[in-house]
Amino acid sequence: MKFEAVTIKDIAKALNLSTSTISRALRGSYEISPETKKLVLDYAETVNYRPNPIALSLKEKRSRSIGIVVCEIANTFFSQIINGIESIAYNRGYHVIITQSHESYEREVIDLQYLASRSIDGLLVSVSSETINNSHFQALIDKGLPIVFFDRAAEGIQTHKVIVDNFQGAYEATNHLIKNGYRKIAHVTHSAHLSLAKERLRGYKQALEENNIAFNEAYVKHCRHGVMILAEIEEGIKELLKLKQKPDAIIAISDRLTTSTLSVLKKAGLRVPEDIGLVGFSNSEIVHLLNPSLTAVKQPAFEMGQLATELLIELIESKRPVTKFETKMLKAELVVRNSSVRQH
Amino acid sequence: MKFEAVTIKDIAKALNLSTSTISRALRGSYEISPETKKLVLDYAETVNYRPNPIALSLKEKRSRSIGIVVCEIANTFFSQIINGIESIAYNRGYHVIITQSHESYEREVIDLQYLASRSIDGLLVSVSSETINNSHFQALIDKGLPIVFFDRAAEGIQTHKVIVDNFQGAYEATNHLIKNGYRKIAHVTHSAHLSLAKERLRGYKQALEENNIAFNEAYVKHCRHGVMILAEIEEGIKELLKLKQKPDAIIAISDRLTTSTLSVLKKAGLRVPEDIGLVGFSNSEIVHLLNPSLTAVKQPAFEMGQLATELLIELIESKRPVTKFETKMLKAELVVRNSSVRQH
DNA sequence: TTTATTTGTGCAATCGTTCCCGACATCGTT
DNA sequence: AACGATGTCGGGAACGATTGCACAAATAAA
Repeated sequence: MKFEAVTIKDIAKALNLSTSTISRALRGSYEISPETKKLVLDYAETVNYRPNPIALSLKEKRSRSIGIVVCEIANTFFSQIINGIESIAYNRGYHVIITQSHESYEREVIDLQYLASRSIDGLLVSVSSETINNSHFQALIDKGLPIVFFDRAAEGIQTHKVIVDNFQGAYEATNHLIKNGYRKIAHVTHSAHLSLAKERLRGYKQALEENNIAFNEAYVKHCRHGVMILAEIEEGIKELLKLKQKPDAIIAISDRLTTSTLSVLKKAGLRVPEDIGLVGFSNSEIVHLLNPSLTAVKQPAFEMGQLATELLIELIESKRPVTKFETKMLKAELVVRNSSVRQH
Repeated sequence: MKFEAVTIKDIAKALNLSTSTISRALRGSYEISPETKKLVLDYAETVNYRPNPIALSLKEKRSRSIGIVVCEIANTFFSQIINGIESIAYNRGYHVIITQSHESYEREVIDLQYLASRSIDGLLVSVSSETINNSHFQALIDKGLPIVFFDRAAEGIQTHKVIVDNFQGAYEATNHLIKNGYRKIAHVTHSAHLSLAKERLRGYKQALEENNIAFNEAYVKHCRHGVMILAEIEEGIKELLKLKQKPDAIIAISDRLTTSTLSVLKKAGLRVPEDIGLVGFSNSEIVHLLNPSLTAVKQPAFEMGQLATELLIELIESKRPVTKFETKMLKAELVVRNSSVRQH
């Protein structure tokens, strides 16, 4: 089965005109007589003519679409970002092609290659947690494809980036735990080479230091396979709980790590926040309904998507090559609920 | 900035061959000598040649991409479905373009038009809750564009549909509440013309009837603007609670309705399940962490996406027009937790 | 009336790829 | 030696749309 659409040729044949005339009439060119114009426009209307975007893309070397590479869609945080992206892209006449890396470097490279070959006009990327080498991004940029990173930015690549103030978020979260009497605070995080993870670790350390609490390497758990494997998280938490100096609180660095941690703690029979405090990062809209309700850093996901898209479209539509890039840093908000506050 | 890719012409020029020869060599045609073939292949490799999918689409009148129309991405249920869609599409060499209707009929029509004009090969649709008229779908099908509906199917349209056994899900949920001693069970649902809503209402009624409980129209609350407006849900629940015969349990019909309902109940100071029982439909992965943990019908979202995509690709790739369509019905699973079980 | 200008329209190239032909060389067969 | 068969390759049209240029007709100016 083929889907046959009306083309400019069909109209030309039907009206006994040339395709050029039709094309010009449709775009309202001044050099077409009003009568002809009306004739064409009316006919196009009745047959419900739509220009073929594929043909246009081929000719104009732009597809008015932008590609997204994200680790997974089925995650509140990222789907909110995508929502933000879509809201801007839609208004500016762009469409959006989403691909998922599933936290795999290999898949990320494939996605990138596909999108690049598809003559998308630009790329919005949040790098996979497995990615160490960034040359695949650089290669694309060198070829002139605009890329904007969001949330997880690739280090050492010169382009626009929109990130959350990761340092601040982790700093505030840790500080909050300390203020609430917790001292032995563990840090459950991603793989160490994610700049996001580095920053959050830095915020955590800074808060400890300012409160004269010694940093303890054993309290940091990296979940290398990033969030995709529940068992890994479970293992990490269990190791923490087996420590002689058992932590009295945990700060978890992402959506999935947070809920998984809570899940494991409850399964282990620990009461939160009495036995152990918990602060997470989460954009879920139901964390206030959890038991206990979750103290969490909420990131401006929607806004981040919007901002990244605006920057990207700016890059795409700029006449001359852009050489000055900026890194926008959005503030995250710590929402205090029950999981981190011991009742006295 | 333009992104310049290597074309078949560039190769032809560099190797002093014609484009036809290059094209054939690349596709491994038998009429090209092994030496030439190797020459071309090697060169293509070094310059990292990728065929331009846009040009291919134009020529072959297919784009190897499928369009999705869904009410929103930022919803666990739908993002799980999309995940399922993507997993199949990816393996079959298709790519996916996602659009959101935001539960708006108007936006749905626009999305459809855009996707159709983009020479996508087929469409995967879950209709918006606002949609009453289905002629826009029929028009596309009549033109030969394959459509498969998932979750929310348009009534009266002859095509493949993949849905959940909505009757069964609601029936079991209601039955479960009755078995646990609840009698005055309210039903919080979508707009009435969604076939999904009709079926779930039917399941609810059936369970009541089999248990000799009279159906009470006042217990059914339609949230017409579908889920997008929290205030509407809040209003509905409040009306229920003002009734003389106040319901002692609620069954909520979708993800967002369920969590919103729980939220409103808690805000109203009602204890769940002691004061009022609650069963919902939800695919969130953290409902077991809620307070109370939520009894919910979990739908096979991922599988639904997979199945719908397989059916669609089958339609797309079938040589002759398909006239026999099927409606696959997947079983949903009621997971009993605390929100519906009174402690004695 | 002749020339210049304007107005309306068509031709053909272009984008990257495929594929139907046709061209030609090298065989083997009669 | 003449022919067809086969193997290799190139020319060019086609997909749908845009656009510079050419050109005809109509009008205005000389």
